[in-house]
Amino acid sequence: MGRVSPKGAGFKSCSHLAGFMVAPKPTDELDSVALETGLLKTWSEEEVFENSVQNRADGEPFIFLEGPPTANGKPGIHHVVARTFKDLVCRWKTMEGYFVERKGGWDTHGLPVEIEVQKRLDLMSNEAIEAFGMEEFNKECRDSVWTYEAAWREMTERMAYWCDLDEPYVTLHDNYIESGWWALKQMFEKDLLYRGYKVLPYCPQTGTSYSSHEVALGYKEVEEPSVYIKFKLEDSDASILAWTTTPWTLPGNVGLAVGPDVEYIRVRVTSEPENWDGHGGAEIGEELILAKDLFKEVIRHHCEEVETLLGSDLVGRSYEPLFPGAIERGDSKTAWTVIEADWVTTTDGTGVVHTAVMYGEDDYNLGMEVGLPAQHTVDINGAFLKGTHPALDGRYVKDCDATIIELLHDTGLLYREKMYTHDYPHCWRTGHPLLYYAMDSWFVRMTAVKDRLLEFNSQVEWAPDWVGEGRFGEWLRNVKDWAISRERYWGTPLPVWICTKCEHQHCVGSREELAAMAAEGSPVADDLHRPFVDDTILSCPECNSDMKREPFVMDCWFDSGCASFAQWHHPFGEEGKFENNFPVDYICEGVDQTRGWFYTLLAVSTTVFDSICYKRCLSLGLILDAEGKKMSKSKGNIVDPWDHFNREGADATRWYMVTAGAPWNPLKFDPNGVRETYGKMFLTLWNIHRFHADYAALDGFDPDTSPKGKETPLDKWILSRLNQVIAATHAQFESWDFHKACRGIEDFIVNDVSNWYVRRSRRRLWDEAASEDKLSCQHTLHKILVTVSRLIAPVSPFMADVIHRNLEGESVHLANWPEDGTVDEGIIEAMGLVRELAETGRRIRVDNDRRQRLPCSEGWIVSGPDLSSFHDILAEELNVETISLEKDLDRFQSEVVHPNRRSLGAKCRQDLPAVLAGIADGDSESMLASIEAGNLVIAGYEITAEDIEIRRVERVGFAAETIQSSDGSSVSLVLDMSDTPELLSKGLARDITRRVQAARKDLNLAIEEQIKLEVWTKDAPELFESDLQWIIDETRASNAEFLVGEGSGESFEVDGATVWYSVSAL
RNA sequence: GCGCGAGUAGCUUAGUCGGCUGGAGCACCCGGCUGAUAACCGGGAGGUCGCAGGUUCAAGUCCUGCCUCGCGCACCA
Repeated sequence: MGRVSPKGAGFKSCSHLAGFMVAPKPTDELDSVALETGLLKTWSEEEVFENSVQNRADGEPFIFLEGPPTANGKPGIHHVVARTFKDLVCRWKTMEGYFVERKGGWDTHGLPVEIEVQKRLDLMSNEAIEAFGMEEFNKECRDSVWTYEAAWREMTERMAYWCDLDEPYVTLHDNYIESGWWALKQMFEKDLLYRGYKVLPYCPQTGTSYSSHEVALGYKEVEEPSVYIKFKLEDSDASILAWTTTPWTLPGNVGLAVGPDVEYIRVRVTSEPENWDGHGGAEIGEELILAKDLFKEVIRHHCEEVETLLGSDLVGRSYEPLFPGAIERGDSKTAWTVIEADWVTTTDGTGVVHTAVMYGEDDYNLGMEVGLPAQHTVDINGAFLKGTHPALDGRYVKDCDATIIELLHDTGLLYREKMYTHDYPHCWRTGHPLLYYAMDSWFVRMTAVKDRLLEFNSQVEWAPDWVGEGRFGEWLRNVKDWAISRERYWGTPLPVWICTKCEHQHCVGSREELAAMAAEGSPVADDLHRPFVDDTILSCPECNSDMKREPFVMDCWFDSGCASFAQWHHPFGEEGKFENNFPVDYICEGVDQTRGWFYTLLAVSTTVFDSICYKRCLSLGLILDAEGKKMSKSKGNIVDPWDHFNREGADATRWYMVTAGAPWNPLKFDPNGVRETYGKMFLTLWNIHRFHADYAALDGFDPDTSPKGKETPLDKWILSRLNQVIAATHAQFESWDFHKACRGIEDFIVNDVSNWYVRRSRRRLWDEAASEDKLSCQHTLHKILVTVSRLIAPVSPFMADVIHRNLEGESVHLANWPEDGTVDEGIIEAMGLVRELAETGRRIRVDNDRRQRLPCSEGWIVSGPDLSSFHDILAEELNVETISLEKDLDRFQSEVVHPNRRSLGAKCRQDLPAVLAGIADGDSESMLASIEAGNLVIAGYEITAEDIEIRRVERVGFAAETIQSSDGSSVSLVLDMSDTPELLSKGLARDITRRVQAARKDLNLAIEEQIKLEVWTKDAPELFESDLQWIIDETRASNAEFLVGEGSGESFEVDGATVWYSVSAL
């Protein structure tokens, strides 16, 4: 035999070949971490990222917009997932020839930053912050923002997320803020910005209102007094009963809401109750009104019904205020009357909702709608305002429950009190109950542009589409005005100034405008943050008086919503930059951004530019732990991406994330899955590469100059498969099915290339001479590896590049996306069949108790397509001496008629079972004859050739099996099970060789090393001379002895024979 | 309460227009192959396709209801 494998000393001696430009270099065992970190250095030295972008500067732009993360939190595995999907699309598009710039970004404002600083400096209230000093506080915030920047940069670089981190956009930069101001001014001038109230969960201790997210952190179950209050109607003796769990809101009561279609009942108390808990009560003869459904639950007295009435009958009736003087009527016509509201239900309470405008969202909206007075009875510190009631003024509202109950009891207005258990939001920092409290706020009138939002949304290509139509669409259809201001310190200041005299409002749209409008002697803010802007006094364009800034900062979502233009400092920055990059082609973030960034981008672009902002949006599913639980710090189930970067590497981590499921489905992140991906995909790919590179290096193979050789059917097959994979990958990338594309590639690499093509080609490369066959194999392997590395480069950029560089001499990231070529479907089908037959052969051997190494003299293929070009492969796989075609089917098989249910079902419908039974009972041979003659009728239906399939079933007693192919045809394999002395000898020789090779491996012998071999056989078949020589050649036994009789050393048994063998190095 | 999504072997999953014996991988057991491989091949065991109805000749697939999980929205007067 020829040369074996080029490992060990042999391959070192040829390292001089590495000098060839494109001749592949031999490779080592895979160390993915070293491979990746080493490559990172190369990339940075060669500026591969910059070059990959600039090389396509003439190409059509593909515009990507990076959603800015906050760097005051540690990056986690979910960030790696998002960045993988961002990166892979950008890399793929770049390879397709698009010009894909990627500017990084940082979100740097907002409450989370403030909270971090507050915690660290123990500044748990607004007073504390102001005592500490706003300027100093904001400086702390500004620094805190970058706490984890280094960690982010390391993660970003290590995972190979290519993105310009050196010139990112940063929301705290004055240029960015200025663009935001400009945008807000556009809204202001379109009359889309206004000032109003918003009811928010508010903590008077910290002086902070909370987002719903933070509220969710602090729900606690509490037991509190709830009260039923009698509201005395003015035009009758009756009272309406209303219920509340927040007695402190009662002084603010200005209305009672009823459901217009709800049935109410008016009852008269007829006698005292039998027992009574707590305060309250009613006189005999007193009349009460409440929902009919709740009457039994609420009323504790014996009563008689006076009348039944609908809510609409009550609407407009006036009642006496509980706390006269606490609220001024002003010009309200509806104050202290019954109002209708369709959201009123009879699930609890009395079916009448006590309405305090400033302390409930529904209350506030209703109050605005019908014109109730919007006045506070509680100050910003949570204490009752002066003038509410002498017993309450100045006291913290939550301490007043008992007092209020007593006051109402004393005036006879309390019907009942009842302890009530419910979940109520508490401040997650101080543990105090939150108050729903109407806060002064600025709004963007999103309701005015709802139709445009919906229209633009329909133009966005969403992946998956149901997020766009469903979740996001639903959000837009229910769009509310955007409360855009926050009573905070660290953020983009709201650029609205109000005249202290005439109340004229002015929105500043640039630094220049700020300077031009500054009042004489006023400082002009140099830094656009608080407190500096607060000090800038403008001169009122209407009356020349001083204007003061509204003391708010903006919702930090507004900042990131401006990213598409503020990143370019539009309209003050480089001309054309924005226009050429808007709207963007692609954004990608977690699905939690639906109401966040996905929304604010569209909200801003709609209100400012009357345009969509992004054309395609990939919404990623949540990342869960391996058990499907949400990852959270408290559960301790956070996965640190570095665990994997440092073990399996970033390639495997990224590939796992992409192939584990559809990007929009929740990803159960399983560390074992990464391990599996590494072992299966990357080790295999690496070893294919190693196999090729080692021989190519040894042979001085050069893809450009080495002769092409002669393609074998095996080569043709794998190249057809390759083209198939290229086409499928492309189509699936286009349709966002990255997971399917990558699973397809992985299957190709592992199954087709490694486990079949390379396995079947191994001996082709052992040929020392530059045979046609070897050359073709090398060109084919080269083509496969280069193409595959390009296909996987967007997802796993490291190994792809190492392979590509070794084979092509240049980075894969500068290469073009592969184009597919012709696919020979026939050869693919044929090879599929060959592989199936090889597996079938092994099954036959198991069934017939014949070991694989013992050859069979003959195998027959019965029917099926022409596989003659693969007969050599098949013979080797099956370990048979010859393969023949058998035409005489009847020798091994009989034909059996099988129903085609699809065809028969359409024809026979409900009679199908009868027909099926008829076919099952019938004699196949005669049925076939009848079909041929066109006269087979079963259960009244004529059965034609389309209605059946003919399956071949092997006759009893043959070592054979039949496989059905998808088109209904069948192929059978028959093996000759007879033994001859020649076959027994060959089989035994193979068994011995196998054992000796294992022993060689155990001894760690180099391939070319010779051995001394001794073999003893007992009760064994005779070993022929040719087989003895074969053993000697295969095992490189320059000194071999074969003896009959009992021996010593290692032994094994095979088919009743015992073999001893001894192997030693020479 | 409303909306969206999911539920297939111990785990991860494929399953197209309703049709033929519901496929893979991991892990387990038996056997085999193997000097690129941490792989591979054959066999075994493991499935009430969440539950219950319905449509149909035929349902993992379509319809209805319910259960569980996740996400979002609303509510918590």
